[in-house]
Amino acid sequence: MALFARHGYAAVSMRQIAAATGVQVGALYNHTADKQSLLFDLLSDHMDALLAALEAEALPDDPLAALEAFTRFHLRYHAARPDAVFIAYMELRNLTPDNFARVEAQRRAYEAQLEDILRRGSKAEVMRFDDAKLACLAIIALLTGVTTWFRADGRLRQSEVEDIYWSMTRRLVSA
Amino acid sequence: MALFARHGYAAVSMRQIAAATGVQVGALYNHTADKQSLLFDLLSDHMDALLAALEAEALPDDPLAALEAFTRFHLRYHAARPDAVFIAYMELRNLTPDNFARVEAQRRAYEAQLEDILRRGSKAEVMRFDDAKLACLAIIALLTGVTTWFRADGRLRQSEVEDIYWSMTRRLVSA
DNA sequence: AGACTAACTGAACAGCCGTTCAGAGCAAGA
DNA sequence: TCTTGCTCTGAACGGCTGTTCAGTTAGTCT
Repeated sequence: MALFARHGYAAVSMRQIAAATGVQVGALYNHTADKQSLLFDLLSDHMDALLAALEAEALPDDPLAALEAFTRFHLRYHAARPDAVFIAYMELRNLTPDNFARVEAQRRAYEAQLEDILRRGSKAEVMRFDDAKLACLAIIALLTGVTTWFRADGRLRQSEVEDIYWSMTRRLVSA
Repeated sequence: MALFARHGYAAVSMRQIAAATGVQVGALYNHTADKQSLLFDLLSDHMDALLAALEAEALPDDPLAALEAFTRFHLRYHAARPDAVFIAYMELRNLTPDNFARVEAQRRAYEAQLEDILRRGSKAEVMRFDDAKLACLAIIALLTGVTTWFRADGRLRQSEVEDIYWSMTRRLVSA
């Protein structure tokens, strides 16, 4: 995962992976069918874990409270897994069409949860936006962008970043 | 550019590029020093053109009007060049450290223009946010995310997307 | 007409690619 | 103690990699 995140799937050889794990290249094939499966398993497992973690979060019924919980969860979960997130967004095109479709479906399932919150918030008139789908994509892009610059030892602590981004997200859809 | 955008820098061979341009592989080296220069020139030229186009835009003095102009410019410019944008965001890690630093500097120069608008808006009290730098990065992430899904023949026309995203951007920093 | 320049071809270079496989080592179960 | 089942090594496979270069072609200037 670290190698794929750092250099990209196509630029990393099975021999590099073997060296990083301390075995010879042939031994890798006792654990994976091929290089493509390695990438797919990485992405698919990441999305499974993300969805499971969101389920475990038990979002509140109140739409605004749910949006805050989702926002903070997303930031926290993604900040803790920069490599996995990076791969999940960068290496989709290196999946075979079949594998891409499966990971894409997982990603849509995650986004659907946010869109549902937004639609409920709009219905309850505690949120306002022109287009629920675009607001959903905008928020995801906004929040995920954090992973490109956030460093645990940077200017801002994790909790400060969470607060600031929740503040921006709230305004983005404020009624 | 199309090949790099579709398959990624590392996954495209000089022979593929040669075939796509209708020459033999050796002929490419009359036009580029090596494969790395090909990528760097693509990214650097893109950033140059982006900065030049923004200069030509002549943003208004009024901060809010400038933010709207910037927002619409960014969306319009990026929507028209999906391949170049995709490469500019995905292939940075495939640049040598020297080349990366140069492209990164160009990117920062672009972002600095947005940050300046935000700071002026905050000073004039027509905008509000917790952190200018983060608001800047958030808006860039928000707007650039459009390129991942926008299609000219999709549900929404370009002008509709512009309006909706300007509406969201305005709210994001509303006083 | 002849010289010069630029672009192209086709072949070659050394080296790396993903993957396979025979054989070795070793721990667990009969 | 013997066998079974993993996991490993080390070498090999055909094929592709970026890059170079001698030789050909074609257009431009004197």
